[in-house]
Amino acid sequence: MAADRPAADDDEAAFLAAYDPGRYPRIAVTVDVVLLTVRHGRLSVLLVRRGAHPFRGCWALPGGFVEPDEDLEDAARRELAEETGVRLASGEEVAALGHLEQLRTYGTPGRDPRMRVVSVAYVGFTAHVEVAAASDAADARYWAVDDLAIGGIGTDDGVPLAFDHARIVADGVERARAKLEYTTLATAFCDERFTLGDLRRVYEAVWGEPLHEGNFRRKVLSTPGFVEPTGETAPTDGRPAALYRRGSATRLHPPILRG
Amino acid sequence: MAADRPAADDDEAAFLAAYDPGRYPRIAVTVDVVLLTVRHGRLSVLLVRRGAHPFRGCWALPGGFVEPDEDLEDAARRELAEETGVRLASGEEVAALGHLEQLRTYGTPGRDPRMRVVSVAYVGFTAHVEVAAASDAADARYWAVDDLAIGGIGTDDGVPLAFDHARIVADGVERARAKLEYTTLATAFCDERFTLGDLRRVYEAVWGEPLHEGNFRRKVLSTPGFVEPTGETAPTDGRPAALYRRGSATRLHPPILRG
DNA sequence: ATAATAGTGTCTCTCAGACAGTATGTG
DNA sequence: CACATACTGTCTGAGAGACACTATTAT
Repeated sequence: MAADRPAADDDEAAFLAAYDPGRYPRIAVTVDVVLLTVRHGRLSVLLVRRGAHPFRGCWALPGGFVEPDEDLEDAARRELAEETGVRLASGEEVAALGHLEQLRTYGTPGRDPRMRVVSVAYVGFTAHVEVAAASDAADARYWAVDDLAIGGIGTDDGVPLAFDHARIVADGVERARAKLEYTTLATAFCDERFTLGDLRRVYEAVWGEPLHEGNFRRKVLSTPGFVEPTGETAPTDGRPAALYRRGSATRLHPPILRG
Repeated sequence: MAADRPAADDDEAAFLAAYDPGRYPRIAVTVDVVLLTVRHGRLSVLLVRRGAHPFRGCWALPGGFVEPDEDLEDAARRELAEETGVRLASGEEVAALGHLEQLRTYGTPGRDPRMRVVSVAYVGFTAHVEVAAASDAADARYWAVDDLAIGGIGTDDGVPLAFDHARIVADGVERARAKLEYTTLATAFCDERFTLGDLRRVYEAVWGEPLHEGNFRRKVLSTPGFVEPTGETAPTDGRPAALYRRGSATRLHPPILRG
């Protein structure tokens, strides 16, 4: 990208050889992961219980320090796997199973009582993946987001989170709500094959409001590439439903708007 | 928010007193600012010419190291002012003059040849503000984004940028394009008082496509709180136009969609 | 007068919301 | 059978795109 820049001369090579990376402010860089899924019809987030100070015993987002030669998203995947046993597939597709994307960076002084920490948060969307009973993941579980003490989402008497993680979860939830409108992200919450009822319940769980079944069906099926029929059916509590898989589309034109 | 957490006991206080922030990976944290404006009908970004290695002589985004006790957005404002003389008003309003918001964080190893640098990028939207002839800002100027070598936006034979700043500018431009659809952000590019023609030319400059004048007017005026009439008029090349100011709305329901 | 831009009115087509009705499974 | 969910069809109103027309300035 900046390959043929003008000033890449011997002068610059000499400068770099002599460069001393010694003095710059000491700020730690971490990653945190907001892994969202829909369980039992409720939007839920994967949390770990802190075993060490500070906030010992509190629930927190999985996350940790970035390694010196590790890309940020790789660090997010690694910390998620280490602390919860959940491994997300790589890849850039929004609608792929286990999509992970950068959410926001939180760096207000004092957000970690130990030291100055800048945390790059990622948000992931996935079908329900069971938490592995890994040694390191003894205390990892999903929480329905409206059982948490998150301003504007959960009740104020819900479970409190460590650090500023309530704010981060709230931002992740808001990202999910917004992206359902104009992307095919909802399919990332579904298994590989799903019914239109499954897909609609994702929207209802994330938005927290019921959708009209008939109109939802018309909208989804009229958007090319949103879903593809498989020809199979799955039993339900009523008439069996056709099974679909994710289509190739990424964005919804026009969007599905909330009330 | 996490005020009444359970485990805030003497035990934790002792832990914090004894905590040694010594060992964690050495990663530098910087901020970069993509300040966008519309000049002469073209979407433009404020760049500074690098006087030091690496990339000496190249154009780059204003930015620099975050101070130990400085919030990230404050650092972005400070670096912008120091390097270009441009001072943005604070405040959270999307439509306020000089809106600044976090864009994305760039931390791929090797993006800075000197050392591992994680940069939190901010994107700002403002009416055209003249670059101060500050001592530190000798080489700061606006560049039309499609005169830059940015994949998908400018031509490949445009001006190359330092580091991965071409990517960052591209992401900032994409943010602007997207937010014009569903927010009142376009008014942030206008002076305090503006005509509907001014506002339409913002859309046209950012999206790079002409908009239908009559339909645009109908859409803007039918969205409550987008703009407010002032009763004044301003001369144009034709019939004088009514002047408006920003309304109180932040989001557009329904959005203005691109083709 | 012409050119240029501001501003208004109207037709049409698409599409979302609402709702009625049919189909196909289970207990 | 009732019940639940899947699926189809239709009416209607809001709104975007297209376009024609009028209004007000400068030259």
